[in-house]
Amino acid sequence: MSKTFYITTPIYYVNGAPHLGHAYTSTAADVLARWHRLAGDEVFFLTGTDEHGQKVEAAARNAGIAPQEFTDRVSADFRDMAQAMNISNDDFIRTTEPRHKAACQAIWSKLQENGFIYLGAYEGWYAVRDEAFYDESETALKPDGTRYALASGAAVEWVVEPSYFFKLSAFQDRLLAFYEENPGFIAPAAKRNEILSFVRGGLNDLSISRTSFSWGVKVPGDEKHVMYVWLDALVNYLTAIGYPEMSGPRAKFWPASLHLVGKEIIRFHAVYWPAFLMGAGLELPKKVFSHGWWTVEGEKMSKSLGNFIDVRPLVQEYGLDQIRYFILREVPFGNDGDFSKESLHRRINSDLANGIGNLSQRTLSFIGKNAGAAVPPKGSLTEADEALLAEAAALPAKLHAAMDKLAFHEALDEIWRLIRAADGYIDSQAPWSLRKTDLDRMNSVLYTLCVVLRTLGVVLQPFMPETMSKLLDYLGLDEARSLAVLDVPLAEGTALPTPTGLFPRVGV
RNA sequence: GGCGGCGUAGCUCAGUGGUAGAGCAGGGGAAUCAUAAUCCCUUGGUCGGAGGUUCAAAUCCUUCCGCCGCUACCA
Repeated sequence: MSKTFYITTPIYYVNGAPHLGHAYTSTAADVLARWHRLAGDEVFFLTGTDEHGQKVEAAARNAGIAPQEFTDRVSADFRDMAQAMNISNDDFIRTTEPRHKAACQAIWSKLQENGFIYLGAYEGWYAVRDEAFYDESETALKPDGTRYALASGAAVEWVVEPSYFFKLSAFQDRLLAFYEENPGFIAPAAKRNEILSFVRGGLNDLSISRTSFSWGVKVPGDEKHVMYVWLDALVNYLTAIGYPEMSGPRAKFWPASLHLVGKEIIRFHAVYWPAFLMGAGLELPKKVFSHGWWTVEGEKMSKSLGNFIDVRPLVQEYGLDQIRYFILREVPFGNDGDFSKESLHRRINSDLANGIGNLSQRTLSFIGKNAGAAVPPKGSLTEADEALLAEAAALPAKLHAAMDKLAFHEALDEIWRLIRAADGYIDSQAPWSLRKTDLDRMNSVLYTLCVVLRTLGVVLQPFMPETMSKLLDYLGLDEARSLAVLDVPLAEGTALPTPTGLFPRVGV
């Protein structure tokens, strides 16, 4: 009986174009999804786009097109990015879909029925020009006594707007108890501390509807209101598994195993979302993990600098798997990191071309030229062979441990230890000398190396699916390529194709 | 202002009481199967500063300096 694993990315807000940050979240989620599939789990991997709200409405107006047409375009661009990154999502949800609106309205009704929604008034400094509320700290007084928004300079006025509220304040104790009982719910630990201190500081009820714009999900029974975008957005995780129908084919995936999010939205996922779910009487997700941000060549990506990186040209220039590898290897997951050409080149050349690429090429081309282009006979193994094979056999367990805590960089580091060990092994065994003195021994060495390469190829598939598929082809493996195949003896005598380099070096 | 995190080799980081580590980068050597890739050896650190606890501190405590995050509030 296989375990289920439900992983999500945030749904991306279609206010702007997809960039490195989105690709990062999606790639990390993809690696986990692929890893769990490899381990035999039943995986449901969800991503999508968040398409409602005032900003989208305004962006569409600026573009001179209807909001739906606007979101169709941008959503398609996100899908294109996912495809370019080889993201293996099982569904792509859009909040403008009927299934999602139905789910939002259903959970709203449930929360209302349970007594957690009431009608009140949202008050604040409102800038008509910006169509936005500002906190008083974000505003200042002009000499003539009028108040304006610091960010935009637009005049603001005190506005009272009717709004529905969610009784978030009622959940403080329940949330704290939940965090206490589930210490792994928020990760990394630093983020957990922040959330704990935020919740301990007291929770205000949350305004969850607006009447100032209409591009959103209508509040059931009061269509002047549309739902606050975050309630709308978070519910997508339920929509996709069929909510409110909890007996469909995907219902078994609830509660979600992991919500992967950027650090800027951890609070929504670690506070508001659990509270909504508690209010609706639903189970809470197992874990929310907040990852860091990328700077580019040392500078923060920002609208003012206009330096958002689109990964698609990078994939064109360097290769897909090279980019996937880099973003997961370069930075401890959870930390911020810097994306620079220099470090990208170093990773590609040192780790990929000189590492796994060279190891496979020197082994496979040697077999092609000197061992009949087939998996050599195993023969009898020496201590050195057994030692290397033992190291390979120990790898999956180490990787499970690292992947369970989302330590991609650690997982890759473990894999590279084996690569270095294998390179050392070749040098010490010197099959090029054995070729002249002891063919049986040479074959055993090459066989051992094939087994190690199979291990490497299999466990690296989640990170670099295209290239590792190529490597496993070179090893003559059939379509059975999950972790389980590592327990099956490698078939001797399988004919092997002529290999080519997996990762070309890049210029410095 | 409150809470929290970080500061260890040129770079990125691991190491939470018992002789300072890894990868990359640098230097030397070996090998020649391989994308001149690989292997071995090696240079390099007063573990941010000061003080304290301890037989013993990168690790615990105090304080100072620097960087960062969350949060509150005020003129």
